[in-house]
Amino acid sequence: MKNKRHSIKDIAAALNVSVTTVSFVLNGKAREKRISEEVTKKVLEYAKSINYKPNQLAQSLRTGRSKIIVVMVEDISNYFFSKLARIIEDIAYDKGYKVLFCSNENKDERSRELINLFRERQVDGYIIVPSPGIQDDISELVLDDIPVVLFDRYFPEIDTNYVIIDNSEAVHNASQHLINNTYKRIGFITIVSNQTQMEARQRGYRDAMKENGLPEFVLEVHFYEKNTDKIKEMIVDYLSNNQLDAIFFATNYLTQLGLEVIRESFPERINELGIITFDDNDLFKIYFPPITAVSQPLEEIGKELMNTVLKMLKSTPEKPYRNQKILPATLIKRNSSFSNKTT
Amino acid sequence: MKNKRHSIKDIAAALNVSVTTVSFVLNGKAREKRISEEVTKKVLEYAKSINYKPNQLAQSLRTGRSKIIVVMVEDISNYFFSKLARIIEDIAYDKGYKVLFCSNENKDERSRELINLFRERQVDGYIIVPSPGIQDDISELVLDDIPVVLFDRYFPEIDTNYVIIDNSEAVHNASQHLINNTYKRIGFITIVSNQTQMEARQRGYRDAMKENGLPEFVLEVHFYEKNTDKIKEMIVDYLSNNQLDAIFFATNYLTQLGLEVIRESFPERINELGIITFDDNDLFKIYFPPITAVSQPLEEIGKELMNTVLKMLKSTPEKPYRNQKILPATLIKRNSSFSNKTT
DNA sequence: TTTTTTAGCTAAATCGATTTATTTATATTC
DNA sequence: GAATATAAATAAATCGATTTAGCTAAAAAA
Repeated sequence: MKNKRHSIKDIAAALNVSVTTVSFVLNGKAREKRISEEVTKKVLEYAKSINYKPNQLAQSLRTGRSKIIVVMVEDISNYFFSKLARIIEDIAYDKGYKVLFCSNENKDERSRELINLFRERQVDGYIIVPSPGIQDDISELVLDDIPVVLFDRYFPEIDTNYVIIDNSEAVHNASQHLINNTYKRIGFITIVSNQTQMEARQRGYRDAMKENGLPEFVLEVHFYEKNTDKIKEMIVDYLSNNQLDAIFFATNYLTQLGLEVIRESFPERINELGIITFDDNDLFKIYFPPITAVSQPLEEIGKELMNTVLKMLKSTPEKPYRNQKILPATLIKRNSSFSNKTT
Repeated sequence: MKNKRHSIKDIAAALNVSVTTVSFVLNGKAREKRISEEVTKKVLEYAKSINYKPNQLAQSLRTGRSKIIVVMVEDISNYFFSKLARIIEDIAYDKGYKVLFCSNENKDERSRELINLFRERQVDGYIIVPSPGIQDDISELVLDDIPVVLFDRYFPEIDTNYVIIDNSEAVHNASQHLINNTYKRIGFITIVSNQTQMEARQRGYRDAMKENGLPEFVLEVHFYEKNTDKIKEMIVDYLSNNQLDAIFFATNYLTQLGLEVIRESFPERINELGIITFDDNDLFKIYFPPITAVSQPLEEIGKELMNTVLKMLKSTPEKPYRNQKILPATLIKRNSSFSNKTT
């Protein structure tokens, strides 16, 4: 029962009309192009009966539109990104778009390769978590009137659309929460980075400490890909040398490593330490002690991103759609059942 | 600096040769098609100088090959699938293929929509975690000589390639591990399902109990999408009514719910209970108490899947490539620092 | 010298759509 | 009855590649 694919030509041949007529009818232009009711009906019925589906490649080649949107994140296996991917995927399919996900590993080379790859496929729009050095590539897309929305971080120097959260505000609030709960020696573990989101988070922490006259303890680690041992060592040293009563992890993979370190080297401190992590994870709510987390509004971010891309697709170069959105994050407070304090 | 895209025609015009010649040269057929060294060099150099990239749509339309492989999983935001996605993505890009990820939510309707969608785009191959009722759709792909590899589960009734793990063996071993550690009343929480992988897991558990003359306590819950509260209630009842000293979770989202339940309703039992989960998660190793997990060999599965698809792509309908691989899972034993027993 | 080979290149068909420009027949207006 | 308008449909160009079949001129074989 090998049902080979039907083309518009097959329909035309079967009904003894021209491909032009078939195309007009199938694109809902029958009226406009004055195709008779009779022929219109005939074509529609026949197309339906053989379950005709247009070849999207041919269609895209001709129209220049592919109905595909690329979502390029740092790492699709990261909780934050994969959850968001699902949300974006759902919205996109609803609107008749398909989504291509890919990971750039925060490397410029990879980002560029991917962007080129997709340009060759005439992808309609891009949702990108940019690696540090691809400003020019992003600029180029913008210049070529290809819809791009950045998220998680952005380039202040170039005028692009983006959807981010108020990182410094979020960390500031969360730090204040720790302070309100009588923690006094609060550490901040982050990665070496000059990307907007990481700088903002650190700023939020430092400001909160200054305002409350508390000492600042910042540990900046290089994020050595696979070499997590090196990072763990640094965290061990850091925890040994400072008498911290609370720790703020600036990003979720650091939280993971940090918790591993605490578990392996300082199990006795786990219940005293106040811990806050940036980015929530379903498992944090079942962790002992539960981890308070700065949670990004995934649904909202996803909606805002898709909305922006779709509106950009509809806009013209003359009156481009502009949207630079900063969303608030929320602090999910979880109480430890062991500790007498609240994180 | 709007650099419009160059076509093969542009090259031909600029160098005063035919598009045919250009195409031959760019496809490395210069020698075979007896294009002179001189012309070959001229074309290659010019193509490079204008940074020519072929339009993949046109290419695919003509050749029928898209260099795209679809990976359809149940939920891309699930730890197991997203980790695997990354591995597959890396291998694919290495081999010059791109990967499209999508989630079918284990729903047949969605699976079908997605498969159709991709067939219209002439995708080269499919790696699929099939929802329960899409046997016929899979059969159709196979009949049409389109490479498909199933994984995680498969349809015993139809002859397809697949890569799975030995679920019953894995659960059997893990159960025996609990038994060896003197647990006697071991519960098994799973979902109502007649899919191969879930049946195999339950079989592994039941066999182990029988062999050791231990009682069986199986809880089968319906996986009501969003309504996790209902499942949690069932788990609460189950834990209240049976004097269990250990629990085996058959799948990782149940583990998550189960741990939530224990944390909320039976916090005092967390350290006595032996807990094993199917599917590991980075966070389980930092959980208190640490959770022993049946871990699927992600790297191997990913490699095997890609290998199979690639070999199928190279094979002909006359001598098709067959591969039905069953890989072993490993038990990652983690000791609790609280409990005197070992999970 | 004539015929056959071979080297080097290209015209044109093709993939499956969309879209512009044109044709043909009929109906309407002057 | 001739000129014009309209309805209904279509031929052909196009998107950007690949590929088959064929052409031309020079070299080799007869």
